Amino acid sequence: MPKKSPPLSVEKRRRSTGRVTLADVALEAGVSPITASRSLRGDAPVSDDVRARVVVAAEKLGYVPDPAARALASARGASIVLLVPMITNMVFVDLIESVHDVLFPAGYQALIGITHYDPAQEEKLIRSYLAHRPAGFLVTGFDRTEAARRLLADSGAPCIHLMEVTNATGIYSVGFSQADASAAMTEHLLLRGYKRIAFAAAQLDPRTLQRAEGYRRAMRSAKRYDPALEILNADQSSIALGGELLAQALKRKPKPDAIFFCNDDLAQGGVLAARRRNIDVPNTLAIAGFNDLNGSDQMLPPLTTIRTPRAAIGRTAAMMMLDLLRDADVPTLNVDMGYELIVREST
Amino acid sequence: MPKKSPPLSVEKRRRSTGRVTLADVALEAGVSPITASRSLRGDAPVSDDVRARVVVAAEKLGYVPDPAARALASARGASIVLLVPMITNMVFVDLIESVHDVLFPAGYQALIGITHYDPAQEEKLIRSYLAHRPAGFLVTGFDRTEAARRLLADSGAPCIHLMEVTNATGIYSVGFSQADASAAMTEHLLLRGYKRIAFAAAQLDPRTLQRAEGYRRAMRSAKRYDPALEILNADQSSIALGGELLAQALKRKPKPDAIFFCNDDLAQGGVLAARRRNIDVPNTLAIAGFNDLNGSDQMLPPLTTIRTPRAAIGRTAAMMMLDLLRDADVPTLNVDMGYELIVREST
DNA sequence: AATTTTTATGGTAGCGCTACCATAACGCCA
DNA sequence: TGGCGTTATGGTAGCGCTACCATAAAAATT
Repeated sequence: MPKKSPPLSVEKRRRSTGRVTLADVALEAGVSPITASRSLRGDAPVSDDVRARVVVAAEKLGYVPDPAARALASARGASIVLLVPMITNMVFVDLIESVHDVLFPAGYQALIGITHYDPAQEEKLIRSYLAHRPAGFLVTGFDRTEAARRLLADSGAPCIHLMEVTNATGIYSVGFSQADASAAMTEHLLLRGYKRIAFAAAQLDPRTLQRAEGYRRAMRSAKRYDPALEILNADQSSIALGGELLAQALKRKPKPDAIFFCNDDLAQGGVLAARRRNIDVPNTLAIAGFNDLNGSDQMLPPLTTIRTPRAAIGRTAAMMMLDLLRDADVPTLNVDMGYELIVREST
Repeated sequence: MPKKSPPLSVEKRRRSTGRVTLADVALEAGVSPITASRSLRGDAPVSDDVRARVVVAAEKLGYVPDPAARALASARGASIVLLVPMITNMVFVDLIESVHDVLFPAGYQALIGITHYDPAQEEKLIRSYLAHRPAGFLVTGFDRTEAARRLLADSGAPCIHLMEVTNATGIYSVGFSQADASAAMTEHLLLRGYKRIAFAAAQLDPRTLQRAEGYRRAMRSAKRYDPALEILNADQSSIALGGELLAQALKRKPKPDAIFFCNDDLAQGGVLAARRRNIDVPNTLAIAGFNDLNGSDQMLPPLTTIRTPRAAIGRTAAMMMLDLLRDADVPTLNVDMGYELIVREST
């Protein structure tokens, strides 16, 4: 007769977390855990009645899959990294929101990284996010370090570039031509009869520089390009800075009769400053912006601007990412979402 | 003599991911994996030279811990859930950024959930985020379902409430008194000699209603409260709506000589609309806002408002969360970050 | 009817890490 | 000197899930 019962009690389960696991669901449905896993993921041949039984069991027990376990076992998680330059710029907030609104209902968690317009910082972020085994990457623009590019390529996770377009092959991108949009605005001003059109920009990130390029292209082909009319400032863009750039522009020679600001923050500051100085907009001076931010239609006068499809870009890119992940055919590598010239009273 | 060698080749490693693991680091340092784990986490007794050896080995091999494996093994991940009502409101963007800036360098990933001001949605989000085994929760305000409250409590993860303060015990919160701030602005207007001060609000979320309460309190104690001067609108707040609310306010009887908008979006729309109608601000009509958003100082005239410490709230709460997680003593349960009355020309 | 191919299911063994327990080595005090 | 706590390290066994392989049954082919 044994002196002692075995040290393990009947219900051992050393570190029970109380969580409903896939094994519980499988038991309830009378199948093996693997079959349950396949039934719930739907990526393998499972008979319809088994799948239904598993789904019912999962529902009944309130089963919620564990993302950590899933990521560990499959070497690919349910998170998608979204790298943006900053979030104090509403353009990127709109982007984040639209991406989130598509990915979250599909079961993916957007991990937001902020690069502060610094390629080195972006590279560090990519390195650290790779440890999370993300399913994919959504990155802003094409300007990054060679190492970052290689990290992304080697990760095996799909990567979509946002906000700009390229005609490079084998690259996924969703955006619009910043240069074309900027040229279109410049042409609008030329068509309205303005002759000395200044271009005022801050931040000087890649997209801002592309806009400058579009402005130059349009001005040159109208034979009106004059480098003296470019006001480029590396500081961070803000409404207050718009007023300062307006003051600087008005001191230039020749004195501009129109100012095209590279974004609406600056342009809003510009119209407010003009008003403060009793400058007649648009008769003495036209003012144009870029992005059509909230409030631009309420300015005095309402602001002529370029409406950029940032929400549509986010949505489209997120849906493309989902297609890539369930590896459906994704034929369109580069999607140009266009832009829209919004003419209001400021020009 | 065995006819066949065993089926497993020397280097089996069925599903090698190529990743540098803790075991690799341990081997390099000549210790066991557990000791390596302890050395890198620093939460257990390890001799200094062993710890140093492990750190060097980790550095040399470029070891990056796997968050998924860590979460799975420890039933507590390195992510912190941050639930905000929306991100198209700059107040919450500032909050997100400041939280992120503290948590990310400390090795925590902020998971951002958007509740759309809907407690039911928030409850769903909490349920789904619990599957991620977050280390903690940062939530906005106190208004939530009973089930959500229980889920948070049962999770065992610390929870800090943002933006408001309470004197309930055993609850962590970092914020300020919305009602007091609102009352202070109302008193400022009364002191300036305005008598028929309207309160114009949109969205009508809990914090907006607290501001309304603060307004009422101040108006009542000055014996000037008149329900006819409250303009409450459930639509989403925007600059354009501010103009509409101004128009509505001016039709009320008695006709207000000041309008206190519950936030700066509306107030900015208000001053712009007043300007458009050639109303003299502040002589015919004073306008005040709340939050001190970007651009309010550039309005015509610059806007009197309440500067809310949202960045400081995010920072403080995030640091408090880090303290709670390394379970240092966190004596201050409710932190009032205060507010600041910014008087400009609009009042 | 015998064979191959396809389809549905299960068994096993990890993914990389840490909780728990055990153990050895080192004091400390009586 | 022996018992007892304390400190540093290691062994083992999972956390919950899925990749890989095997196998049985069904269908298609010869």
